[in-house]
Amino acid sequence: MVDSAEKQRGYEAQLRDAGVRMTRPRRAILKILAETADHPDAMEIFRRAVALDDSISLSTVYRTMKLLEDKGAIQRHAFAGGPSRFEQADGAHHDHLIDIDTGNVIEFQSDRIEELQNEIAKSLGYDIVHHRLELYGRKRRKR
Amino acid sequence: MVDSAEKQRGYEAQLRDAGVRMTRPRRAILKILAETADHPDAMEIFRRAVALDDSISLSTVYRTMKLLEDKGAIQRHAFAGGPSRFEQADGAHHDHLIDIDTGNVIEFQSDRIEELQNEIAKSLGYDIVHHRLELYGRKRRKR
DNA sequence: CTCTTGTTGCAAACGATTTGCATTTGCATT
DNA sequence: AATGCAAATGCAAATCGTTTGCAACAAGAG
Repeated sequence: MVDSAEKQRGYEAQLRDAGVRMTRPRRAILKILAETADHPDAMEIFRRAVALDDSISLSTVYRTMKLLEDKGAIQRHAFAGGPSRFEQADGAHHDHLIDIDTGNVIEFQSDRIEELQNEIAKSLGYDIVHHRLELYGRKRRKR
Repeated sequence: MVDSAEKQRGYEAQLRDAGVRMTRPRRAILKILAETADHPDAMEIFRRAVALDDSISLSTVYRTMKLLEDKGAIQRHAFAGGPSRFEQADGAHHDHLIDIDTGNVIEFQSDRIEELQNEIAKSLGYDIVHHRLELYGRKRRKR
C-alpha cells in the first residue's frame, strides 16, 4: 500500500512550487484527497475536512477544488444528475462505470476506445480536448 | 424532408394512447420538438413555446420534459456544465461531439465503440443500462 | 516583525430545476 | 350541450449545487 502521508507531502510540494500558499484548510483537503480511494463530492469532502479542522467552510472546499483542478492536481467528474465528484489526477487516464443501484464507481480503461474516439473526431474535423465516457449499469444477476 | 406536422401528430397519438392528456402547452411543446433539429434546453424550449402560446410557464416546460422523458418520447442530455438539453427519441442511438467554442453538438455513432463498451461492462460483471459518450473538442485549424 | 496580498468564513446571490397550492382545464360521463 | 372530477397549469416560493462580495484574517517575502 502506498504511503498516503508521503503522497500528501508530494502534493504540497508540487503546489507550493506552483506558487500556491499552504493554508490550514488546504492541508486538510490535500490530506483527505491523498487518503481517499473513492470519488467524493464537495459535501463529502467538507464533512471529512470538518473532522480535521472544524472551522473549515464549504465555500473553501469549493474554492480549493477549483484551484486544484486548475493546477491539474485533481479531476472533476460531473456524473449524470448528481453533484461533481473528484479524484486525484496522479493516476493514468480512465473512464467510469457507475453502478446505478449503489452509486459506486468502477474505473476502467480501453486504449481501443480512445483510438476510435480520436478517429471519429478527426473525421469530423475536430481535435478532442477531453472526453467523457460513462457506462451506467447494473450488476449482472447471478445466473 | 420529413413532415414535422405529421411527426407531431404521431407524437400526440402515441402519448394519448399512453393515457396522457393533450393540453394546450403540451401541444405547443410537441410541435417545437417535432420541428427542431438541434438540442435545445428547457429555457430555449420555453422561449419558443411562448411564441406559440404566451401563457405557458417555465415550470410546465420542465414538467412536460420530465413526462416526455418518462414516456420515452425524448432523451435528456446533461452535457458538462450547462443545463439539460433535449432531443427527440425517435432516431437511432448516437453519441455527441460538443464544440467547446460554440456549444454546437454534432451527432455520431460507432458500433465498434458500443461493442467494446459491452465487452468491458461484461468483464466487470455488469449490464449496461445506458451510457454517455461525449467528446469535447475544438475545430481543427486549417493547416 | 511588518507589510502585502492571498485566503478565509459567512451570508447572500446564483442558475437550473422542483414543488405547494389555489385555479383552470381536459375529457369521460351524463 | 351541461356536469364532475382528476389531472394539469401558472405562479411564487423552495430546493440543490455552486459561486461570489466582503470584511476579517493569516502566509510568507522582506
